[in-house]
Amino acid sequence: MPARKKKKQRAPAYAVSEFTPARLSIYLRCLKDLEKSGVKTTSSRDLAERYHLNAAQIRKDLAYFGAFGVRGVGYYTSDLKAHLRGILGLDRPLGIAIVGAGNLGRALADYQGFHQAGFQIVALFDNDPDRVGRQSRGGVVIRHSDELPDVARAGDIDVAVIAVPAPVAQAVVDSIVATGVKAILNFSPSAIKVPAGVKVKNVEFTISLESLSFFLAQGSKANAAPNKIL
Amino acid sequence: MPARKKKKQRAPAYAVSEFTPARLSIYLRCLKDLEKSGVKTTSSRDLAERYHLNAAQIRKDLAYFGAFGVRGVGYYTSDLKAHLRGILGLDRPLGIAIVGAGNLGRALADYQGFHQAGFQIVALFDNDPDRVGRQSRGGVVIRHSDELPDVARAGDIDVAVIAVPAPVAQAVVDSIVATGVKAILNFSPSAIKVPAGVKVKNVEFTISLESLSFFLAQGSKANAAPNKIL
DNA sequence: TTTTGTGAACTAGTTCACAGCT
DNA sequence: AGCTGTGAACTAGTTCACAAAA
Repeated sequence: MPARKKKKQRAPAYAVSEFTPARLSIYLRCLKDLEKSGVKTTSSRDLAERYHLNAAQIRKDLAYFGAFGVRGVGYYTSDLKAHLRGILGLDRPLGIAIVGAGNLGRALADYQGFHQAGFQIVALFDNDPDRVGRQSRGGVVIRHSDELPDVARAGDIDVAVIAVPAPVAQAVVDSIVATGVKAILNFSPSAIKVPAGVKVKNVEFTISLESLSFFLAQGSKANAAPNKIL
Repeated sequence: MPARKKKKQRAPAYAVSEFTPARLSIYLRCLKDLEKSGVKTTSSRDLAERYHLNAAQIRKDLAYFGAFGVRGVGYYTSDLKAHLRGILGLDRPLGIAIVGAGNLGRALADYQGFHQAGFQIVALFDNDPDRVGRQSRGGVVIRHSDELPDVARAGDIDVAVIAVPAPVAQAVVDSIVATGVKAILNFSPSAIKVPAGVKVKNVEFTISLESLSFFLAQGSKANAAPNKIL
């Protein structure tokens, strides 16, 4: 056997780009907008021009999941929208639990954007006895964190939102993962670890702000780069 | 002149990756943590192991801004931290104005993470007369949006945070950009447009949630991909 | 003719691996 | 010996450009 020198045998790879799901979400938002405006038919070019996207990328992103267009015509707005909802798993109710009922947690519980996008706030948890039993401005009752496993095991929690202080975030995440929750939206400024099979999305205000500060500080030096949507 | 067929003459390009500023922010967070633990010296390998980063990437990211290490030794914690603060422009006070005093805007005004990271909330604006004059839970007074230009022109606003409903976001952004603000943190679910030279970072809860939903829906099919920090 | 869907070409970003310094 | 800083190799992601379909 000829010893090939560290030739790398590759796994099949993920094919779909890390950013594709986020872009699909944007496309869906665009289609909702078009539908509201009464536009029955669109095309990758039309979408690209209206919303400052790239036509080829739209087609590539969609191509991974199927062929939803009609050559020479484009896409039927409501048809493509339905496909995207399916791909994104939004064609069924999604339950969200928020852990941490501080300012941020309560604001998130009342945030209308979640409801508008079809997500349901299932519960708001905190371990501070002074908070338990009270409710958010919008009327979401704060329950004790001890109840989380019961709610989770009832299968009502699809996504757990972490809105606790950074020092306790990892412990909270560990207990949530133990109940079988597979998706976490983390608002705490800490790099949490989860086992394979659990997906985490970090929403990092501080990092975003510091990146902006960087661009202010560096000025035109490092950055004539265009703003990206993501 | 030999007609070269669409040979592309390239601009110098941006050299530093789009994600580098965000990673620098993470490195800074790590260094703060190390300093608090009394660790005087570290290395790219040490940082990578402790915080699950990539040693080569840390060195590459830093290399763009200078040579801050000592060969054979590594980096002096407080020294590298100071350099990063300088690169990120955090060695001076940064003023933040929040526009939109709904649940989210008020929660952001009270969010301790901003203060901890050295940002100063300069003002909280809203155009609803019922809100103007009242204050957030944490005591930040809500001022009328009409006052924004005065505050901005006084030079107190480095970053404007957009926490208004999507339909009015673009109009609000336009007026802010007109006052000379160069950095915007956008929490509204809308693709806002700004002129070149203005930097926007979008914080999209809905997109993050829908991406999580995607991974739940697709299951192991499309995604054995590891969780990224960013 | 128009616009999709897609291989091929290209660009950006990451990781390797090692020369060079301490 | 150990670790940085960096060109080179590699991988991922984007855009081009065109054959195929309606």
